[in-house]
Amino acid sequence: MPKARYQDIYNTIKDRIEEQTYPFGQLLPSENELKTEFDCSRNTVRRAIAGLIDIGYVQAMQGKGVRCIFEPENTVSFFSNEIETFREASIRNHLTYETTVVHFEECTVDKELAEKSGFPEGEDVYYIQRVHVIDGKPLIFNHNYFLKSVAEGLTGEIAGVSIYDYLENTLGVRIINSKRVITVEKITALDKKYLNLSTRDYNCLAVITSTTYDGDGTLFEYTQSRHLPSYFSFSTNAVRKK
Amino acid sequence: MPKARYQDIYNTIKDRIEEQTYPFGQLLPSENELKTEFDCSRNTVRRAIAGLIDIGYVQAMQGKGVRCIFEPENTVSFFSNEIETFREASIRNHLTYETTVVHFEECTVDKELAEKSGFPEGEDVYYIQRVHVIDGKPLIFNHNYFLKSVAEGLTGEIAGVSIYDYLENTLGVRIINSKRVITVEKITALDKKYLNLSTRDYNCLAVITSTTYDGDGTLFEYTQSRHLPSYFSFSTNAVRKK
DNA sequence: GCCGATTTGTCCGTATGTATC
DNA sequence: CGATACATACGGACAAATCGG
Repeated sequence: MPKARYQDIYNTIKDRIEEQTYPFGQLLPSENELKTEFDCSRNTVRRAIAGLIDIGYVQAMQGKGVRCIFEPENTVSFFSNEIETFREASIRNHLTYETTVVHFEECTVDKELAEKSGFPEGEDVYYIQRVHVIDGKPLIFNHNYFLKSVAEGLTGEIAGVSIYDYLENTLGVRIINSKRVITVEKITALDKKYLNLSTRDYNCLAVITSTTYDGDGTLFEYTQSRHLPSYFSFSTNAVRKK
Repeated sequence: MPKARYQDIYNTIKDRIEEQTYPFGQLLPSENELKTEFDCSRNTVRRAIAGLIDIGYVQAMQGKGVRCIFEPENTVSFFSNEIETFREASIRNHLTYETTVVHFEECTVDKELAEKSGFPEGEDVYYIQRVHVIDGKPLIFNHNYFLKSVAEGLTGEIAGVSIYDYLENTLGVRIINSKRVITVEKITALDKKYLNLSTRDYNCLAVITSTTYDGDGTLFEYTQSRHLPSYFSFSTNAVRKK
């Protein structure tokens, strides 16, 4: 729900790029032209463009202009710089999706979990295991831990739909940022069970471990998202610092 | 080489965070205090902080302050949002490193390479295979393709030191941005040969495929960087859009 | 090669809004 | 309610790179 002006402009230009109104390789209108079109200051246009640079949609070239380097993808891209729910990502990629909760438990943070997650020892958490099924194929196996004091009232049913919807829209939790680390790990028995893996196939998975903070600065989520390699891809854009 | 004021401030604060002058969990001085300390406008401070948010070092909480969420890592982190050379990353992680060029060739872009890289068919490129050795262990196997018209004069010797140094400091190429896709792929015979892999171990690698553009907007590099899973980790920070 | 117009990059000061305490 | 702190936005100024005449 963009409220800020620059977010609206960002989204408008982003849509135009995706629809190829601004085609690959060509220059966008100059900042001055965009500023006239959107009737705002040049700074506001620049903020919108900065966002598009972050996601690798355009590149800015001093003295020349801003060039579109977005190409419509044929592969499934699941993550970018934004925090996106599984549902949002599936919709963006035009895929059917389904989530199955295979485990739901309330438990207390022990030393081991505290160590790897950063949760304080002794806190109560919800521990959920979910399988995400895309186009009929089980592709992702998730271990989710949510701090009970923040995610109060979470149930297996809610987890089957969308936990973030519940947190944001029902509980009013404001999600700020999520630190993510991507690694490759050996397959476990649980992975084998829920992702239908044969032994002759890949013996490891792409794992995204994320720790997420709310508006109070409280770490309230620790998640391990284990992805089948053949369908995993993670895109980022890097910029050379001057 | 930061020339911009906000980059200096960014680096100064970044150093303080890494040295834990601003410790994990605590608030940084307010923007107004920092603006006084660095004797600049609040906007400039904000740009520096925005950069620290991007790399997941801090989180900004409206009405409260900016909180440090950086924890010194024990694992080797190789990439963030910045374009970094292998040498720069090794130094940042306090590791000994070495690069071996195992193949160097000049060739022409055929249909297949054009397809996957985005290079125009028929262009001349340098094709290099390199092994990166860290702390005595061969961890990364790279396939690099550089457009000859941009990287003119590249040799195997240069590739053994630093290609980016040559491009930036000798040829004056200005590197802008690099689109990266992370996937997990099966091991090939070449991987096995150069990374000393036993068959009972991982049967796949973490692969970073990057396409890099220069200041003219020319795609001049296509690289596949194949990483041993046990030493691979890629960190990013995601922000929830409003 | 120079000059001026265009375009992006950096920076400042100020004003107002919103959230926290 | 007021003080503090971050968020958004505007307008102006100058620098640096590019391009065409």
